[in-house]
Amino acid sequence: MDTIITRFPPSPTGYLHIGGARTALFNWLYARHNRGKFILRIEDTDAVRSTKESVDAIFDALAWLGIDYDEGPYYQSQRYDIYSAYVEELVASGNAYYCTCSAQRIEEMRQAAKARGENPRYDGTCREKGLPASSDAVVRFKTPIAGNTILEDVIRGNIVFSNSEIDDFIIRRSDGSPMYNLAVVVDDITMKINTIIRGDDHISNTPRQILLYRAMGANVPVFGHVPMVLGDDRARLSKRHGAMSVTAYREMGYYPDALLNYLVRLGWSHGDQEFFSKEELIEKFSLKNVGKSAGVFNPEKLLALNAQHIHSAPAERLAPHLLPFLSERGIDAREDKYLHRVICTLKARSKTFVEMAEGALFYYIAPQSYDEKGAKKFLQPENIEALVKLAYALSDQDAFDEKSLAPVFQKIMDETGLGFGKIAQPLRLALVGKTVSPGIFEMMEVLGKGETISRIQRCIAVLSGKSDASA
RNA sequence: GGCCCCAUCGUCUAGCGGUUAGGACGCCGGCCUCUCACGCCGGUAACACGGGUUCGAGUCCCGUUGGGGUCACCA
Repeated sequence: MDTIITRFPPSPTGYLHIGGARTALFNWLYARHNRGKFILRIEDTDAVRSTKESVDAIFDALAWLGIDYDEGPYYQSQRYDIYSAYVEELVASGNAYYCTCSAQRIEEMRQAAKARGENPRYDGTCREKGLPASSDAVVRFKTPIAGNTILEDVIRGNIVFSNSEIDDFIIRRSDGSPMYNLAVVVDDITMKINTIIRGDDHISNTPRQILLYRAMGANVPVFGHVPMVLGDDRARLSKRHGAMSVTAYREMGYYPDALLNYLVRLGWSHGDQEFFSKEELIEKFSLKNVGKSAGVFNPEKLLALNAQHIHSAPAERLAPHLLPFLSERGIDAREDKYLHRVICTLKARSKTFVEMAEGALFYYIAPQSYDEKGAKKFLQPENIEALVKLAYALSDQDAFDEKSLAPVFQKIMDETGLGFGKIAQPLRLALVGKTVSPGIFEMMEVLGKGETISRIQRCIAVLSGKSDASA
C-alpha cells in the first residue's frame, strides 16, 4: 500500500466552521492513523471573496484544535501557471476547447432551457470550432457525449452518473484564472493526493473531476464522501444556528479535544464508545465506520462531552487553557503548583473553562463581600462562636489536609453541638463569599493555613461590626 | 424541476437474517452529601410507510413518503 496522502482545502471566505473542522479532522485522523501525510491547501482562486483575515483565522483555529499538517499551506492563487499548463495540454490533446460565447448568450440559453422545462446546460456551440486562444475566451472541458462515469465511493459504494447530465463546463475563465474543478484536480494530482475525504455536497462535482483525471492520464484517487452536519431544523449548518465557528467554542471555554471528540462521533462510531482521547482517535479511526446519513449538531451533547474531558484530564493539561480566562478576569495567575491544585478542586464542577475560571476567582482574591442570601442564613451573630473557635483551633494546626482537619471540626461539633453543615456553611462564606464552592477541606488545604485563618478573622470582624451596629 | 444521496428513541449512534432492539446526550425519579457539582442506581423513548425475498426481516430487493445535496466565468 502506498503512503496515504490526504488534504484539507478550505477556501478562505470566512472563519473555520464546525463542518469544515470536521472534514479536516477526518482527513487528519485518516492520515495519522495510517502514518501517512496530511496537506493543507488554501483555495483562494475566488479573488473577490478570499481574504487574508480568513486565512489567518483558519490557521489559528487549526492550531488550537491541534490539527497539524505535514505539507503546505499551498495557495492556489500562486499556482496559476501550473493550471494553465495543464489546461493547454488538455486543449492540445483535444479534451478541451476555447469558447467565445458571451456570458449574455449563455444566460439566454439558460432561460430558454428553463422555459422549455429542460436543464440549463451549455449547448456546445464552440465545441467543434477549433477556436484559437483569445483574450475573451474561456476554456471548456469536452465532456464525453455518451457513457457513464462511476464514482466508487469508499463510504457509499458505487454511484453512477450519466455523462449526458454533464455539460461542457468551464475550466479556465477568460481572465486566465482556473475554475474550481480544474484547480482541485491539478493540485491533487501534483500533490499526489490519493485519498479524498470531503462532505457529500461534493458528490455531484465528482464525476467532472474523474473525467478530468482521465483526460490528464492520471490515477483517480480514492473518494470518501462523509455526511454533512445539519442544524436542529435539519437544514444545512449556517450562522443562524448559533455559534458555528471553531473560535467561538474556544471563547466559550471549550477544550479542543472535546470538540474533536464530539465532531468525529457525528458520523463515525466505534461500537458504543463515546469518549475518546485524541490518541485513541488516531488509533481507532477508520473510514469503514463512517455512516451515511447526515447528523444534527447537538450543542448539549458537546457540552456534556466537554465536561467529561475536563473532568478526566490532568490539571497540567488543563492549566494552559484556563489561564487566558483568568487573565480576562484580571488575574495574572501563572502556571504553578498552586494553579494545579486549584484546578483539581474545580475540575469535577466545571463544564467549561469559563465556569472553571469563575470558580477559581476566590482562590486569588479574598471575598470583598458576602453573598446576601447566604449571609442572612449563615452569618448571624450565633455563627460567630463557631468561627472564633475554628480560628483558634486552626492556628494550633500544623498539618492542613483533610485527614488532619476533620478531627478539628469534629471537636468543635462536639463542643458546640452544631452539625457539620452549621459550621461548614458559615466557613464557606468566610472563605469564598458565596454558598457554592469546592469541598471545605480541599479548599482549605489549597488556600493554606495563613490565608484560611485571615479570611475567617476578616469575616468575624465584619460580623462583629455588623452585630454592634444593629444592637 | 433534472440528477444524486440519505432514512433505528427528541438528538448522536450500536446492530451487519433469528436481540427482552444496546449505549450516549436530554428529560424524570432516587441514592450519596459540608454547598454546588461529580459519581452511582432506576425510568422515559425508536426500527417512516407499503410491497416483495426468506422458515424468519431493523438488517436483502423494489416502490412511496420525507429530508438533504447539487445544477455559476463560487469553492
